[in-house]
Amino acid sequence: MSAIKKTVSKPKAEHGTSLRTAFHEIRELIVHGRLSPGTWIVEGDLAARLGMSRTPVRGALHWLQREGYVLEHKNVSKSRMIVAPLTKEDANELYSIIGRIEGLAGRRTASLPDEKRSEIAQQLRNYNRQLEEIVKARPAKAHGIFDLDHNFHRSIIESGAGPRLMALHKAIEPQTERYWRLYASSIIHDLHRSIAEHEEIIEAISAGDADRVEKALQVNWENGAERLGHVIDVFGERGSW
Amino acid sequence: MSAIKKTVSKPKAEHGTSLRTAFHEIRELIVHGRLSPGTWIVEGDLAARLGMSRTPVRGALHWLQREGYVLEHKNVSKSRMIVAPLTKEDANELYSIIGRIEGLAGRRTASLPDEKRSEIAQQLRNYNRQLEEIVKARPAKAHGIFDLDHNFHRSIIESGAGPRLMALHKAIEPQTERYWRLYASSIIHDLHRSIAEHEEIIEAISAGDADRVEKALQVNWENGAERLGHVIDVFGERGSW
DNA sequence: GTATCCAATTTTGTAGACATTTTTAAATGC
DNA sequence: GCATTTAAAAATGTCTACAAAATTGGATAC
Repeated sequence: MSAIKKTVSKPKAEHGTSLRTAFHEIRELIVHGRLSPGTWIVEGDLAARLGMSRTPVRGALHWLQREGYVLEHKNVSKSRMIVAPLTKEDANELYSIIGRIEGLAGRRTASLPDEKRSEIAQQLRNYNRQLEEIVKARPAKAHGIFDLDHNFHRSIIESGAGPRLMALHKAIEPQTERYWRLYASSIIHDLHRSIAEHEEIIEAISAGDADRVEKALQVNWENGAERLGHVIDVFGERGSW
Repeated sequence: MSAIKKTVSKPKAEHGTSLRTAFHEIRELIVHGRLSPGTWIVEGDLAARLGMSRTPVRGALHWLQREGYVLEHKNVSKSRMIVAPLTKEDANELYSIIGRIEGLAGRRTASLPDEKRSEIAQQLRNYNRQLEEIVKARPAKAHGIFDLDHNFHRSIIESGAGPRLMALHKAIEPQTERYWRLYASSIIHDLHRSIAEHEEIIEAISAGDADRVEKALQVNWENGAERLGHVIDVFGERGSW
């Protein structure tokens, strides 16, 4: 109980931004591969790298674990964390899960009133048309594709899914970006197929046929996994690089 | 008890147990309704209640959020958390999601070699038989039912799902317990229907028909949601009690 | 009586310290 | 040279302190 309680200066970012920052930064590091799949994660290192204390880093890691970017070996607590590896099997599982989730959402989208449905269909057609243009314009540049495809699917979710399904999709779907970034240039080659599958989705929505929409979405993701698997076979799994 | 406790006050549980404890305790509080749906959660209160600091409580809340027991208003960080409410709509969404997830796992279970499949089928039949016995023996006591049903479904998942799907199921399925506990006594009445649906699942697995297994599991959950919805209609949503 | 602004309280976010466990490396014995 | 034990280092789990927000309640003006 000294008289002088020297307040060690706290640089202080802006309060309430560190966790957010940590989450996004670390996620970025993982998605862009600067943190290789399989790497051991050390809280302290990341904290130093991001210029903050371990507290928000730890929180961010929990979040990233929740989203599947980071894995632990044991269960709750005792976290010995690693960057989630990218494997063909995981891609298969990931894609089929998303297929079901979106299928479920699409089912409800298909049950909306006609007016809403045609509105959405138009929106989707718009995205798909832009994708087509990219395909036509060779050399196709990869950058916009991911976002367009992302938007296409997000539109369906947002119109059909309830809060729980939406949250689930929001947590899982972004993980495809890691695979996308790794194999993008090779995937573009098959883009026209995905576009064709999108057409079927759009038509099914227009028709208001729930079963057909669900099936079409599942197929789109299932085929996407297949296409991706093919590329992985050729280039090998990127456990680290 | 010691005479000279020069320690600077570090009660110290056992190191590495607090987070686990907090997670389970809080989850228990929520599942048993001692933390009512919709209640505002205050880290400090819980910490005091559990006799630990806010740090592990905060971590546990992140986990519980991941599992869906707790909701936030904003996104990452800025957690203003509440206990997730129990509504008919949420139950519907929850159940249909689980139906898809299990369906996906069941699909792969159905693709296992004959030997494995009949092994699993036997295990499932065993669980289902125990459920039947409970139905017959009136008054049916609620306690064992949830666990049996739980085991039934878990067997399917564990035999068919990959790590990702397994983790997802493990995170989502336990949430049904909240609805179960709320409306258990009323659900028991319809138990025989669920048992019949289980038979279909078992047969489909025995036959190795992936589509049929997937469908049967979806139907089981879909119908479960319907049965639950009926009860909720009668007794009202328990936003708090 | 109502609305608005300001102060006090509560609650969350972050940092840093410390304890314990795990890992790594070295040293010793055989 | 290999294995085992032991000491040092690193990493994680938890606690406490403090700062920044957010909320609440009251006082004042109209």
